[in-house]
Amino acid sequence: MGASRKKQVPKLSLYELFQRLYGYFGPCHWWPGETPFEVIIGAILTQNTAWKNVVSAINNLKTKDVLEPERLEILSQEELALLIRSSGYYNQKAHKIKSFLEYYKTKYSYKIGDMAKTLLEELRDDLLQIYGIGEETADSILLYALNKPTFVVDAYTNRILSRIGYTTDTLSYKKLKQFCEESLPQDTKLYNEFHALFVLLGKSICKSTPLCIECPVHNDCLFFISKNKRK
DNA sequence: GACCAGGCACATC
DNA sequence: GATGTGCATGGT
Repeated sequence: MGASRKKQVPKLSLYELFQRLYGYFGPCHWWPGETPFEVIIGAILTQNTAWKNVVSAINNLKTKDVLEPERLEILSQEELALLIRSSGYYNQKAHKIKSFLEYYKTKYSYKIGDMAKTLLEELRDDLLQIYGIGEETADSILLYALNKPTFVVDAYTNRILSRIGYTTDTLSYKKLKQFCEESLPQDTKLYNEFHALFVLLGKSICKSTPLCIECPVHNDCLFFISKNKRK
């Protein structure tokens, strides 16, 4: 009795948390994609799917030499679905990619530079109107394909921040995004690295264990007792 | 065989 | 605005 762990309260501001994580892990070099268009396709394919399965689907598209809007346009939705089968939900995702292509062609004639010139808020509203593009996918496209300063929230962000004690796990996407953006300077590079770090953390140490046991956030955590870079 | 992974649309309350 | 369900593969 009496030895129960106190509820952890974050000792660091969110920005300090970022600095710690970044200092420890270093840059993540996200998004793993060679072109903005590849990033967009990857953002759709990775919905509720392990990234490894997405890589397989993207490699398939590359092997068939169709990872360009003009090439994908020629494929039927059924043909496309077969090529991205390994990413799961392939019928839905083929539909989603086709829907994005229609928008991309109609509004921007497949010109990424023109799309990138559009203001963040207008572009975000547009993307959310497209079938299959929800808030996280829209923000991923905006941040990682178009370098717009919008914070990407996902299941890892929610899990990690609530476990550390910054938020509760019942926050909606909108609220969680708002919390992050209000706590941080509006900076594309920072948003880019922070989201990548959340995913890295989520995959590595807090999948099933309470994050407070070994997270790098609290000064007394073994994991982060030294401020040395990871070897 | 169960469970999970870098969600989303749609129906319903 | 919140909650439940279908979508589907591949790794653990």
